[in-house]
Amino acid sequence: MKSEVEIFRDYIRERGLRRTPEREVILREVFAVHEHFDVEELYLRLRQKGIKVSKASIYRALRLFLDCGLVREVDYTDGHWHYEQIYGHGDHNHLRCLGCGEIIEFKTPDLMRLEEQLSRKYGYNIISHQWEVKGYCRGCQTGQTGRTDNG
Amino acid sequence: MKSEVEIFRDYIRERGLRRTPEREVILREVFAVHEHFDVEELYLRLRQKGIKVSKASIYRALRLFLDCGLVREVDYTDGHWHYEQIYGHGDHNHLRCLGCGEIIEFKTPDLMRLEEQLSRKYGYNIISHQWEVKGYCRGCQTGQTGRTDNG
DNA sequence: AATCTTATTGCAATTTAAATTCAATAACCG
DNA sequence: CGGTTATTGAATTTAAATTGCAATAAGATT
Repeated sequence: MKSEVEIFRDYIRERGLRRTPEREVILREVFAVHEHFDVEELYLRLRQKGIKVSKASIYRALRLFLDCGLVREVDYTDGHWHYEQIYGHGDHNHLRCLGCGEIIEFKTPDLMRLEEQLSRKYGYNIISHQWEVKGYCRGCQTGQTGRTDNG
Repeated sequence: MKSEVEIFRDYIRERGLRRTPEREVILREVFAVHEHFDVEELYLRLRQKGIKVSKASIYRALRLFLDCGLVREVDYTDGHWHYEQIYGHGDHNHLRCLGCGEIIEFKTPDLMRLEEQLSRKYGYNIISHQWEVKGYCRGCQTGQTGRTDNG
């Protein structure tokens, strides 16, 4: 299996773009840990390692990573986007605690079956999905009552 | 069944907030059509009716509508939030065409069962969910290949 | 290796959504 | 009706993300 860097280099080449140390160092940092991140965090992580790249380059690189499918936008919270690297990790969704912010990744093969039904019913060629479930973890269930009808 | 205005008035009262014509006129406009909307659209719809409320009031009112569960954030696209009113409509999710932007609402009772499993497995009290499926509608399937692993 | 073309970088400036400040207003209370 | 204080609207501020531009450097050509 190709590494994320190889995937990216292929993408760069076939697009006629240029392979730069900035892009690759950002990509490596994105894949250094499998955690959700935002631009600020990524920028600081790089700085702490003594690597100097501008935020503009991070924003620009992220667009490429999104485009070639190495990264996806997870959610827009706290006024900015959060991302995660998704290459080499199986398809998964997120369970998020509204109290402490904990994020649990879970896998649901059943979802694929529902998607196939959707695809057939509406004639859609399905490219991606994102199922986000919010609630309160055991520790944060203080006086919370049952789920609402709404989603 | 209570109307959305009644729901909102109850919420206002129990929070010790004040019932203002601005808030109610915004709420009525939100519920005037069951379409997704953004702040700009809502603002213009009100203006076109000769109703003058500031955007600041719209932003502030929306936070209240979100808080009392009459409205939810649908997605953050084109650099800003899109909302929908959800009171009185059954639980549903969205199928979005990446080509033309069409949005199909679909219902999946099966999802509830999966959520109950999640709830049990992780000890979560689940409050809300959002399942967004993206793809290409029949009309926009031009050279699109099958689904990716990601997303 | 030297040169050329042009994509990329970093900084600063810009853009835009959303939040906030504050004086004037008006909702709700007794 | 009069007092308290939440709310409004306009202007200002904040912050994320994008963009303009001069300097740089990647990759192709020789």
